[in-house]
Amino acid sequence: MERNVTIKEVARKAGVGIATVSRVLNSSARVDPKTHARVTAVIRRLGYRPNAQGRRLVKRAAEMVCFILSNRDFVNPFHSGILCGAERFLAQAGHDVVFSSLRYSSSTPAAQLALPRIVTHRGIADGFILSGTIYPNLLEAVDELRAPYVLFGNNIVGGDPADRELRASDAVYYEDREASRALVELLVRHQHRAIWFAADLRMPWFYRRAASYRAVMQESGLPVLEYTQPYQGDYRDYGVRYGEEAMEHILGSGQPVTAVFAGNDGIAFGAWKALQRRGLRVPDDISLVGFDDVQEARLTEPPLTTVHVPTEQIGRECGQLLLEKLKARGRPLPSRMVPTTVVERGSVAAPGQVQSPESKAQGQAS
Amino acid sequence: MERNVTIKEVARKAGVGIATVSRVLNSSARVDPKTHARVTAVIRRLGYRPNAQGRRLVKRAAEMVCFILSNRDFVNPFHSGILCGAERFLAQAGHDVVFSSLRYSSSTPAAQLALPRIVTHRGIADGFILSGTIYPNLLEAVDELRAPYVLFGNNIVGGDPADRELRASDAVYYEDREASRALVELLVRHQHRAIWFAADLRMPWFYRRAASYRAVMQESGLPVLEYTQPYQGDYRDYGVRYGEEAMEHILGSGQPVTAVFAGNDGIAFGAWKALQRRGLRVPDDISLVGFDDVQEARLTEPPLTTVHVPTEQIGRECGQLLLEKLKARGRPLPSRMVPTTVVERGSVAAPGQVQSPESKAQGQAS
DNA sequence: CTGAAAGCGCTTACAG
DNA sequence: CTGAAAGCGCTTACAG
Repeated sequence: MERNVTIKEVARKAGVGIATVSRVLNSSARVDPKTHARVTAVIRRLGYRPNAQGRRLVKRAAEMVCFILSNRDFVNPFHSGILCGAERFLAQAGHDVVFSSLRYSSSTPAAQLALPRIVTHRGIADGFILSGTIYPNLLEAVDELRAPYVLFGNNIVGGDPADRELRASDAVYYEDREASRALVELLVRHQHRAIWFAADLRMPWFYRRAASYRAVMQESGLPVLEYTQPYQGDYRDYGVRYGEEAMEHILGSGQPVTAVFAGNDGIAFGAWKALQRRGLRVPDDISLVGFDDVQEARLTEPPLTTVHVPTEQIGRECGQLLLEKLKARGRPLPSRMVPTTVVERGSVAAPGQVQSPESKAQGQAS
Repeated sequence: MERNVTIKEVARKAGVGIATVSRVLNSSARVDPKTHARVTAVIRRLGYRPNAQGRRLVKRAAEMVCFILSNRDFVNPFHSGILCGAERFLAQAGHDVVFSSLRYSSSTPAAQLALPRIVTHRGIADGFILSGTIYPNLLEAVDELRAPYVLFGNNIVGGDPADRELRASDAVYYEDREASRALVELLVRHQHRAIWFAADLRMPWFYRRAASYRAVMQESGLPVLEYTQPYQGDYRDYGVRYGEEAMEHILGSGQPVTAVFAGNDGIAFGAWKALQRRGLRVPDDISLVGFDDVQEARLTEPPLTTVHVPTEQIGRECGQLLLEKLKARGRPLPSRMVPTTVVERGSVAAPGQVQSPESKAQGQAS
């Protein structure tokens, strides 16, 4: 087994030319039904599998695109969601999609970055979607390639986050700032005055959320209260550890606190754990909001008020933009912004207000 | 931009033959340093990206393998773990790895299955790992291909699970039966006599767990108590809904119950939710064990006693087996079994025994 | 150390 | 409807 049956051999055994076999394979032209049957039979009998290399070489296209997740595990539910969305869209548009992961250090000079062949070489994939954590060196290396690609933009990291402008072209973003404003305004509307923000501001997505938080606090004449220590932990816990540290710090700071805006749901869960350890309840003692709306956000008791980020839709937009990019022959395409929505659940109440016992009876195992 | 710079053009501009450019590209033979520098400069200046098609055609190998996840989302943490393990191993062994998802119906005849080009065609990937839910029709279609592949075997579905033997070749399994025995024996050791099992037995992995459960119960002279309704829900909730239904049924059955062996952790979490809704506590009122050791199993209060399945290691073994398979030129290779371990946490106690208040103070948000 | 040439397995005008 | 031939972009003996 595993012999290399080629189109030539099929042609010989079927008593036809290789062109005819090719036509049968691609149903590209009318072939006499009898000939067709004969060729098909030989293909089956020989277990012939066409070599895509040959076709691709002639076609000058791989008819395949790649989704690249950099410095993140596939287990990350956020990026997995984007990935699924892109895959569905592109598959349904008739493209083979393939995923690849990429690990790199932000300090390696762009020229030294060891990128996988699927992006450095022509012909394996026609274009790619870049997702995950994207540092400037990666961006530079990828631009050097002059290959068609689009970006999931929210996770571009590096440089001063305050200066970071959204890329005007070839990127898909989800809306960050307005949703964060709405979240803080929700807290203010519930009479909270001692509202903390907790997240590592070196991450631009957290920075943008913090900026909205500060703006609302200042407009409302409230004090800015932040825990913004650099995050050392493993991203795999999605910030849970960070949230614990943050809450410990806040409770031990001697400053007032009635509500916490956690930079993402993981941080919120961590903060929640710290509260529980102290015997404090959400939202009775402290209100808590997160960001992302991961699956677990519905499972806590009470469920978490947070911002829903439609990851699948982000993926679809990435796929769509890439397809356009492939046709655009290198012309830059305008970036896109996917809207997000605040979803109010049970983790916010006015300070001092107590929840009805009924809603407490809900399940919360994991 | 995006012009197709070829090796020929580089050669011409550098005033050398294409063979020399190829040598520079692959550092395959000694090249005069001066020539080397000249060629490198031209490559950079032209932004030349080698076309992998050409190389692959000559090499008769893609130097790339594919991990295929069938009928599962990448968001599934279990399969993501396997995937990460395979990726790490293969990448470190110098192979490009790429992932592909595959959706199919178990009722489509094998011959009609629309498999992606990456498996049907030669030359895109040299071999693949098949994971996810695998029905007989897929297996048949894939065997037809006579392409080098290995299988993650635990999720092969279809036919009578009671008759299903583990594949003797080209598959990686994790240990199921002994771990399940140990789990039930643990419950028995804690003096439980009314021990239920809950899972859909059409899934062979659940069937194997149930078989071990029955064996231990019979050996111990205890009654077999099972909830085994077919599962209609979405696999994305990993069985949580099923667990709720199961627990409702059990509690409403009028039969005794002091412990439940849930087919997996998701089912355990669902059962737990149902218990909480009734105001019942784990393990004070009912002991609960799961299977898989998903991340959330550590986060419940108390954390869940379950069986740890080392998904990353399973992935590594799959990668390793595939590499051997590639060398084996079609010869079948013996299957492998990855060991699992029962991890005792806090969700089991003797019937009626109450937990210390201290362990209750642990966090459980999320 | 280097180049001309053959050949990898296809597709596609072109001619019949 | 069909076949012989050119050519896609590489690598690799072979000869120098």
